[in-house]
Amino acid sequence: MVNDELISDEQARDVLKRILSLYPDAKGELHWDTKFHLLCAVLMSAQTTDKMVNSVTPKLFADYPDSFALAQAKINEIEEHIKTIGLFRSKAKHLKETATIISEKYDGQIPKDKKLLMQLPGVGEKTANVVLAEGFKVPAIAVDTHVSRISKAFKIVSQNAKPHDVEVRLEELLPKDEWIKTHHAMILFGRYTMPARSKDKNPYHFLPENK
DNA sequence: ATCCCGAGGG
DNA sequence: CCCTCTGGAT
Repeated sequence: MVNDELISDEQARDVLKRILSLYPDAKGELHWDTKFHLLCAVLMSAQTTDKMVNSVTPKLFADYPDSFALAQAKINEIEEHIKTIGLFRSKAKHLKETATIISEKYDGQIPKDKKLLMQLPGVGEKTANVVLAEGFKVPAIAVDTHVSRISKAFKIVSQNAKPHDVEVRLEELLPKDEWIKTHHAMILFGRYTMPARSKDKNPYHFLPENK
């Protein structure tokens, strides 16, 4: 595309380093205890704030402690638990179907494998990467609306880059041991410092000085 | 490309 | 009112 010049690798790494310097200890904000509940929480977080997910999970997880219990639940009961969050009908369906597969095929254990995770209903690349990173400490960069928006605003990737393109680009720019923490920092930078509604369109105005 | 989809903020 | 929220399936 014309008029879509990307910044250099060196400039991109500098931008990412400065974002990380703002949120050096950033962590995920979803509430969960077991890996199964992590998977459920991340699945429910699509197009919905963490805060809203956290408002429904305590009762949901108390009533359905594991995949075997959730697999037995009725769809309308799950919907009733989560109806205050967006996309609740499809999420309720996906939760039950995923719980059924986890309980029957994996004996209640969450597979530590991206391709297997992505075969679960309602689980795509972003959700799989969050489960791997948060649950298993496996280096991964989950690309969501914030990571995409910020990567495009700084022209680290082209404006028409798909989420997978963004993931590949960021992973080639950063050493593996910085993938997870940079991902977290980008989420918080996008949520609190440079939200989508920002009026200032120069993204560098949101960055701290590079010390 | 379109649909899903309530809550919160501006 | 409009836009956005850690997307995924069809």
